Formats: sequence, C-alpha cells, structure tokens
Amino acid sequence: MRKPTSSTATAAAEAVAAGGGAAAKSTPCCIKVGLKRGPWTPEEDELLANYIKKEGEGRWRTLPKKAGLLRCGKSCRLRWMNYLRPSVKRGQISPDEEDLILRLHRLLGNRWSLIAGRIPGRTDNEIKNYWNTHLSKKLISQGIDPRTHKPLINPQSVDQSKPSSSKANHLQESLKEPIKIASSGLEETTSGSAHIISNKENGYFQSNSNAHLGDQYHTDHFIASRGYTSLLNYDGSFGTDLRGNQRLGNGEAEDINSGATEDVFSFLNSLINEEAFQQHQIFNEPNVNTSAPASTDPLFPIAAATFGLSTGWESTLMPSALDQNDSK
DNA sequence: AAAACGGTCAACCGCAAGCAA
DNA sequence: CTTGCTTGCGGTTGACCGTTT
Repeated sequence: MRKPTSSTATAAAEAVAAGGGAAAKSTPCCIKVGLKRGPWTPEEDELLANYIKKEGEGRWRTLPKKAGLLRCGKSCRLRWMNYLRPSVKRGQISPDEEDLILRLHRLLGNRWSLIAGRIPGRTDNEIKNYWNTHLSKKLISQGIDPRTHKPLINPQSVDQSKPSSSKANHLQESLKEPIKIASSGLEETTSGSAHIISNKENGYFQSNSNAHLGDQYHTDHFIASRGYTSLLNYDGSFGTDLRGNQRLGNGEAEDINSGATEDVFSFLNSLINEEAFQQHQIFNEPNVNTSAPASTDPLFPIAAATFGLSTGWESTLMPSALDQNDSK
C-alpha cells in the first residue's frame, strides 16, 4: 500500500482546497469552503484516530468538526474504515484469502462489503481493488468471465447483432432467456430445465442452472432443516436483507457479525464449510430427505457452482430480495 | 537519463436505504 | 405520507510508482 508522503499529500490536498485541479468539479460532499480533499496526512490520521478512540465511531457528520479536522464526514468514515481501524489487516492477500474471495464473489457478485465481512481484516475497498487489479485479470487469462464465472466465449448465448454498449447490455446479452421467476417457484423451460434468475438491472447473478421443477421444495427443506427459515425466497434468492445490519442508528458502530447479517453469514459459512460441498457427490436424487446426508442437500448444486464443483449445475445464487432493496 | 506506459490503490462521487420528525 | 438527514455501498478517478522503451 502506498502511504501518502506528507509533503505531496498536503500539497495536493491544499491545491484542491484552494480551488485548483479537481475542485472545479462539483463536490457536494466537501463543497463547503475550506474542507480538504485528497490524501490524508499523518497529522490528520492521528486526529481522527485519537478522536474515535475517545468517542467511538459514528456521527460522522459532526465528527470532523469535533475532532478538529477540515474534512467531510464521509471522508473521515472512509479513512477510518479503510485504513485506520485497528482491525484492518495490512499486507498481501494470501492464497487462502484469494480463494475465499473467488468463492464468495461467485456467490455474491460485486457485494464487496459482504465479501469483506467474511475475510477478517480486509476492507471492501481493498477486496474490490484486488479483484479489479488481480483476480478479474486472472480469471480472464483463464478464459473465465469474471462477472459470471463462466467460460468467456459463449457464442451461442450472445446475440452478436446487438452492440454491447454498456455493462448492463453486455450482461443482459449473456442471458439466454432472462426469466422472471414468480413466487410459485421455478419456471420450466422447453428443455425441461429451469433457470434460477433474479435479474438485477446490471444483470449480476443470473443463472442458467438446470434446476428441475420441484427443486425449490427441496431447497426450502434444506433451508428449513438448518434453521435458515427466511434466507431463501421461492425464487431461489436470499430473503434476508443482506445489508440489514448496516443501517444503524446514530452512533452505533457497525457490527458486521451481528443482527440479521449474522444469519446470512451463518448461511454463507454453512456453504463454505458444508461437508457436502467438500465431497462431490450426486445431487440429483429423487428422494430428498431433510435429514439426509449433506451430500444430497438440494443446495448442493448452488454451492457446487459457488465452490467450483462439477455437477452440471452452473447456477449462481442471486439475492433478488436484496436487489429489491438494492435497486441500483 | 528521461519520457512513456501501465498497474495499483487511496480517495471521491452519486445514489439509495433506513430512520426520525 | 413526505421530507430531510445520516450512513453505507459500488463504481470510478487520478496520483503515485515501477517498468519499459
């Protein structure tokens, strides 16, 4: 990580504050005269860290003034979250962490904060950067689409007549048949398979899985048998607001391991740790017993897709309920 | 030696959700 | 119900730095 040199950082920030460079752009967050932007100085870091040590996180809007900082609250929060927090881990991403990021990304897509929440000491920004600079390139070099985790070239599924003018278009085009799954469950296709799709505006998380009708029933039982009663909707999406605990009242520190998100992470953990997903066995058995061995669990295909097991399923679970709240 | 180039990552921005008034 | 405020998220930018030409 590059540490801002005090002199250049200060000079840059001051230049911006003085109205030069990027200051010409509209900057609603720091629009007030005199607020600094750009890299943080060690002095500013110290002020912020000392203040939070005494008063705790939160109340970001008023924090800068109270801490004696010429920064906007947003900037302070970001600096604390991504750099100054004691729990922030420094140094290279380990192979284990990299593996985990890949798996979680396959499950969650660009939900950087959720991914970060499962990787102790790593921030969403760090993971996002690592993904964009390392992992996505790595996947591309392996012929894998970093967005879908599927093979990059798939001429059959791409309509070449349409220009890929945007990310959304590109992703939409990669969908063979974007099927909206009603609350009744999976929709049957002509091939007898079903698509678990919960298509966000940007197209993330679409799935062309070959889930058979009735699998939702099995999925529900899988979920129910583990106590995750509300985690999946009938459309195969997460039913819990994954961001639930991130909207806290004034002054409450975010605890990514508490509240509603705890359930989600328990669920993720179960996927990660589930013995079934370590042992590749046949999923598609007709008689699914809720107390059956994990290897027959109906979520196996989802997890298998998530964790790279070959089952014929290529689904990626889409938290559509989440997306209703997250309708960007 | 220096200019050009490309990669990395801290920081910024716009937007949206949650909540209180 | 509406409005305003606060906070958090994901996408993007641009300064910095190492490598190549």
